[in-house]
Amino acid sequence: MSSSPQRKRIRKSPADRRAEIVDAAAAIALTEGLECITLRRIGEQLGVRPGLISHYFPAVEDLVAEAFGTAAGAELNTLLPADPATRSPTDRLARFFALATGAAYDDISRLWINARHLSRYRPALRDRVGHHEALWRGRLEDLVRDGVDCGEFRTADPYVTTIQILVVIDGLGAHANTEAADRPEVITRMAVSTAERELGLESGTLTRRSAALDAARGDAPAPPDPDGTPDPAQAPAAAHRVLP
Amino acid sequence: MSSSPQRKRIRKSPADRRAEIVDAAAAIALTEGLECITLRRIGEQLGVRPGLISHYFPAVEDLVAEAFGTAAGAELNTLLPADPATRSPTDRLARFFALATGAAYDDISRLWINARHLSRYRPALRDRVGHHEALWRGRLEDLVRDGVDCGEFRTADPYVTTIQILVVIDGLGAHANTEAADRPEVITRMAVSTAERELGLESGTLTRRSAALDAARGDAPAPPDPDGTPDPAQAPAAAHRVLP
DNA sequence: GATGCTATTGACGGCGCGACCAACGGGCAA
DNA sequence: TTGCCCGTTGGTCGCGCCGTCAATAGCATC
Repeated sequence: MSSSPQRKRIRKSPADRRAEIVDAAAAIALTEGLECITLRRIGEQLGVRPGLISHYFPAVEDLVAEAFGTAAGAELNTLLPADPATRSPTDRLARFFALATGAAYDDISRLWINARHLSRYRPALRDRVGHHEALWRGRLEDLVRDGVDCGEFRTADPYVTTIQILVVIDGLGAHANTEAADRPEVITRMAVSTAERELGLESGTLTRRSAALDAARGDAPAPPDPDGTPDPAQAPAAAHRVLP
Repeated sequence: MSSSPQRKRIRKSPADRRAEIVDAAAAIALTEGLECITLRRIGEQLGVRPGLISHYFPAVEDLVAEAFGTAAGAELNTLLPADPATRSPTDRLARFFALATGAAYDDISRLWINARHLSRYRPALRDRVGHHEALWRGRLEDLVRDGVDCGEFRTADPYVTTIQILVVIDGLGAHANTEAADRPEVITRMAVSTAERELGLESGTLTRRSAALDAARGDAPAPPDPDGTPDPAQAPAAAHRVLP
């Protein structure tokens, strides 16, 4: 019902259209993978001819990078809002782990794996990935420093601790495409445990806090609901070029 | 000098030819990526027509899976020889970390990222990746158990400890395509530190042991020297299809 | 040296992709 | 209402890929 085969052409402002394109691409990146960001695929999604996408992004690679940035940025803002709100660092960190652990985070893990691999062949994407790695690191490090400043956390080197946490998260996410679950609880909790250990928190602090937050939740900025595109179809169509 | 434009065709036994194809594919997987395993690319490498590759592997995906398996298997045998030889578990583990850390291991990290991502679209590869994850896990777990049995290591749950180590290694390797180095020493050592902590070893044990082994080295099964293909060219040619 | 099996060739069809461009026609400004 | 700018179309290249198949020619065997 969304689009009749022959729709009257709709003219939008460049800014709107561009945003629409990037959003659609980000949604596809998240659900189907960065390789599926294709002139034809995005055009179909928006009920628009492929050439139009080409018009806004003369080089598809730039759209891919942009889409990754949008998706990763949105997730980061969900997990670690730049605006600290009125919560304690411990609460914020607990919330972070609650959201960054479990199957709900799998799409994001997949996206990161996807992007880190594709970076091998796409310089523009590689830059964007590097940029967002720095963003995530910075945001988490700020949180750690806040916690240290107000006495909730204890660590000699917030920077190192931050990276340690991120390394474990990356390591846990590496299998998002291969092993679904069936991992011991201890492993699933590994990121939290690392944080608690390195921040001088009593074991269980972050998890208990997280459970409490779960109960009280409802004010969260909204979980993962990027855009339309309801179709998490797993088997797309065709090609993956190494160089465009 | 390797192949004149019009070579006399050479007829080999199916077994030999097949092995040759898989080896070439494995080498390309390691240096250029699994997406570069292409009928044409492999054929060119071997001075043979693409159709021949197709003859031995009617579905390219199977060759890709096979190539990954060969490369990953060879590396595993280098890092954790199935034949325990005459070394103590501590020595073997130290050697493992010495080889699995640093830039020399980057190609392998890249391969794993590559495979884990591509698994999303290629069932045959996904199976193979799962299989090799189990292999690596099993091999390392055996080593841990050996160490526990002979009193060198202490851990309540060898299985969990094994996975913890592997998670950290995966997390460290995740950036092989994006950030070259410039990581604090503490981070680079994170896998070793995790092992030492979880195995009840004094900090520095594995590194010192590794340095000693470095000095005495020369009998090692050979570092990373998989096959011919000397060309680590970074910018291949063209496409990557999602589904073949 | 002749014969036959089969490893190997060469050529083709079909696909999806990105890039390009001249022509069209919405919808805002005059 | 009219005119015109520019967002949008539709079609067309050329590319690299896989999969298929009859024809060719090594080479072992007799």
